[in-house]
Amino acid sequence: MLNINIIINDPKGIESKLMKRGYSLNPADIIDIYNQRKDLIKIKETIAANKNKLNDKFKDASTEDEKNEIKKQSQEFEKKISHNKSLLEEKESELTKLMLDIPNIPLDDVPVGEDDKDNKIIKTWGSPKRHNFEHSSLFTKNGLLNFELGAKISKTRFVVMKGQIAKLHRSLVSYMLNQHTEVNNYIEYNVPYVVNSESMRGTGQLPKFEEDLFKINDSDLYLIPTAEVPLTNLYRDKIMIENDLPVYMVAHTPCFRSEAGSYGKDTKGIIRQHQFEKVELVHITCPQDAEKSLDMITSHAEKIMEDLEIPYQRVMLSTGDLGFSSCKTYDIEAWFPSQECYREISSCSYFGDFQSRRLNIKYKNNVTKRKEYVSTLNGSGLAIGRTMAALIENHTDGKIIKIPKVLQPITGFDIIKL
RNA sequence: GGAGAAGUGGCUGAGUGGUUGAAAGCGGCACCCUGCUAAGGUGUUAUAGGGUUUAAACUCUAUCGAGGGUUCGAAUCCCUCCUUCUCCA
Repeated sequence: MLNINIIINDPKGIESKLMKRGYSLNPADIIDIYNQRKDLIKIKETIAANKNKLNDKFKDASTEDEKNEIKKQSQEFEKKISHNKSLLEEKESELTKLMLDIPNIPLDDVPVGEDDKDNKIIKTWGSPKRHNFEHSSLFTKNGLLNFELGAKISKTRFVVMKGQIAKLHRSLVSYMLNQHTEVNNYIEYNVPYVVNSESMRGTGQLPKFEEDLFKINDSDLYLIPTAEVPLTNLYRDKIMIENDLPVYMVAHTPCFRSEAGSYGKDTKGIIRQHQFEKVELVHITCPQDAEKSLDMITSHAEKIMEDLEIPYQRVMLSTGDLGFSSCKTYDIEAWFPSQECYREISSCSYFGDFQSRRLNIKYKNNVTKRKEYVSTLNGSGLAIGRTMAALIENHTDGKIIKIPKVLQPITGFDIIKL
């Protein structure tokens, strides 16, 4: 959620910044409701103050008549207060609704554009190969990756992995977790895969993107679309001291996405599944360290790609491609030889105080002595299924898949025969 | 599933109807003291939202798990819910 004061202080500026990402803000509406709300507050509080003053007189009242008079007046005040209170609540929920709908403001260095075609390539690594060995079709004979079974027991966009592929998948998880905890100093968490709506609101999935989530019937619970949700929400309603920061967390979880609106997209392979696994990195930092932190997260993710010897590029998302809560995002895209293109495998985002306002996470600033909102960031380090698909395609000759050196101690094998 | 107990500021923890927005301690911060460190001394230290102001100071309102209720007045009494703990099955 944005700080409403920045809209009030610079309505035109914010309007044009949000326009860059295709969101048309109507500052006049917001300011109007904000002022109506203020007027109601003034009225309500004046009456409340009068009532409080009246109550103080009760002790000094000596006669029954006086006391009764005070009782009568106080009840009158109370009626007016509760009337104004309900008017105020209405205005406030109206305002909150508008505010929750507004996406984060892109940083100035984010390239302006309409969609992913306008993303800016920051760096590339490795030498891309080309061939026609699409990862899923390599397994039609041996069935180690089985989409029919996934559809049979569940539905399309679910997959069953077996044998060496299941183990390769698990080894990737282990490798990534070990790397992040042992080399990059993250604290490992194991968290619930089902969270309540308050958590979803905190990180920005709700109220706007409910159709992307799997909701559990007759409950306030949802399947997590990413470990970002439970991890970041661990700190909801916390006030920290500056010395507690930064916080680096990592967790491996399955992720569930309804993929509403992506019909027909990426129907082949494990690129877009309703359920996939991911190792997620979350940072909570002081605002002044946050941009540095974004580079750190991104390079932690890139290092995994390099260890796995998968060619990749880093792009900065354009304003049109930026996620709702993010003010700056780097995507890491793996090279897919069969598609002859780079595909997203990690998304590393900086949220400023957008999430921490919703989540109410603050820290006590050592210099200003005030409690200020922390910055939150997260990045995939990495998406397991896509990484495995990229690994398979980049390390196969159509007959075998070579397992990268760093994984061999965990897999216990160095090739998979097809 | 049944029976109890509890949820208070960054933390621990007093507080059962009227200057209690809240004692005390810890922690934090500022200053003093000491050659340095440790120890000590003094002061300060909740959040949100209004008013006012260049700003600070000041002032008002709300907040003691959440939401309702009783009352002139609620952290304190009642109800519902949530959470935690203990005991029983």
